Amino acid sequence: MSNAKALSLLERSEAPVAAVPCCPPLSERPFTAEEAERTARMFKALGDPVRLRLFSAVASHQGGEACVCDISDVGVSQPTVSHHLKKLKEAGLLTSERRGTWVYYRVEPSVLAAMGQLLAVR
Amino acid sequence: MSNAKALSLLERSEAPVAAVPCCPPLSERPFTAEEAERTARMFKALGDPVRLRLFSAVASHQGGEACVCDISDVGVSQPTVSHHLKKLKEAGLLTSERRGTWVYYRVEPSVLAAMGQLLAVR
DNA sequence: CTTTTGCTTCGACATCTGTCGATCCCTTGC
DNA sequence: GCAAGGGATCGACAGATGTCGAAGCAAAAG
Repeated sequence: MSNAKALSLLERSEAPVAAVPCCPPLSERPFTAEEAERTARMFKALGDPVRLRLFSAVASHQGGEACVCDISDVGVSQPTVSHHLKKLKEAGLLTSERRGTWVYYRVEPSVLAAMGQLLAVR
Repeated sequence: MSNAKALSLLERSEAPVAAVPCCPPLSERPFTAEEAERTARMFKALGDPVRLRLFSAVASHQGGEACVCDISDVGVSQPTVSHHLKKLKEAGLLTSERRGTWVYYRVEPSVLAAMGQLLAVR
């Protein structure tokens, strides 16, 4: 099998996607209750304006990661920022790592791809 | 200007997207408050398991549309189904039309495409 | 060791949200 | 006109969610 063929299979989810055990495109067939439960968690995490701004700030930050102090300017208190970042982590959209004084958040790329797949046209 | 160049411009949202006045990819630059407000509404609509099942049922139904009676089997009462379909309509994800006794819902295709754009990789 | 700084956790609270039964509206069939 | 059935709306309510200030914790700086 050529590399191109293998890649194609992966992109079409005809082979299991390793890191993200999720779901077929929304328009392929009706979701089961379990699929909906898992998938809704991710959409829900992005369903808040503040979280969306935080996520976008991390995703667009140079190097693909951002310190909390770099993205805290979203109009809510610092505890609230921390609360939302935690929610994004729990949803599997972000990961965090402490380096010295600062905590850095970065986007989980495979999850972003999986969500894109969900919205793919039939 | 070549067609390819024109298409490229459109895809990058350097020209206004006609039907869906939304936002650049999440990872292009930090969202403004207004962009986040608008976009979060759509994600929020898909952030509930029941709504996700209803949306998936409509999206995957043959002909691209479904009568309420076709998709009501999601484990909640009929008023609740109606409530969720209304939410999906308000978010711009579905449209509805009465034909005789039945009401048919269908997916707004341009919105689905717009959400896909949001999740596109940088 | 003490202070400072960046961030998380805790507790409280007002608001939003999902759910249901009851009721209402609209269309069709008699 | 009247009954029946699909679907929307209403009113109520428990539980989830977003927000804040206060307090806690960890790493660096003095």
